[in-house]
Amino acid sequence: MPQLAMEMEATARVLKLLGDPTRLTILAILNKRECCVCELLEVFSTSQPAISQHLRKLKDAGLIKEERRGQWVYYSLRPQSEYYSLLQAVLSYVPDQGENIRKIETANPTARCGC
Amino acid sequence: MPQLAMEMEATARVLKLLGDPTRLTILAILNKRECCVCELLEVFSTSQPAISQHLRKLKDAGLIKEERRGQWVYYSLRPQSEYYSLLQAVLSYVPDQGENIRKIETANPTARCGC
DNA sequence: GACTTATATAAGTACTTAATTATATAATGA
DNA sequence: TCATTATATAATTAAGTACTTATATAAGTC
Repeated sequence: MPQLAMEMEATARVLKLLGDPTRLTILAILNKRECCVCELLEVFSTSQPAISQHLRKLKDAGLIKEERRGQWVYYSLRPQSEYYSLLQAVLSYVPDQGENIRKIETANPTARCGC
Repeated sequence: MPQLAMEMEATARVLKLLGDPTRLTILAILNKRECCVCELLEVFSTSQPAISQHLRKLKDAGLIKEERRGQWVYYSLRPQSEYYSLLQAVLSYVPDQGENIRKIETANPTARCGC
């Protein structure tokens, strides 16, 4: 298989990952701020395992990275990715995430109690 | 459902269409020149119905248009598409199609005989 | 009109995907 | 250590997808 065909397939693979509304929204949010899983959960009406599975796919593709901090695992974009600039280009066409960010910060799920 | 969520889903739907190597390559080729089905067929190692089905999906999404000329149906990008600029942005990250264009023009499938 | 070429559609199928529920692992704190 | 919270993984399942083969439609040619 010629090199170009391989690159085409790899590019298509990344675009297919972006072609899911949940993943695309996750990426758009992470482009504004890192988030842990329980923060992302505030945004979607789906289960925690579903979010974890989406995050795993994005991580396996090298688009995001994770960092554990105590009981939380924070996810953020990986600017080192070969596809970071493609990702940024695509995200510039995606609706603003202000509303979802606000939802996260209002719920503030990492600050249970603190009385 | 909020408007933004709908836009996000529509955008993801387009990206999912781009997330297939055959369709992505078709779009990259059509970005260089219009083609009929039998020309595209020269590029891929798949059946004619498979190509027609990909073209139909792209047409249903408004990304391409068709125009019959005699026995051939020519497909081309549809610059009026709401997603044309997203498409162009993505295509700028896709491998050059010079090789495939050359393959089409060498095979020249619309010029059977002509002796 | 019969034959050929180009393309589309239909039906069937193998594979993939994204969800769910159940459970495992990991960290925290009483 | 036990209970709780956060997250990941496993197993299952329903739905979606991209192909195949067979056939239909449409145009061109003799």
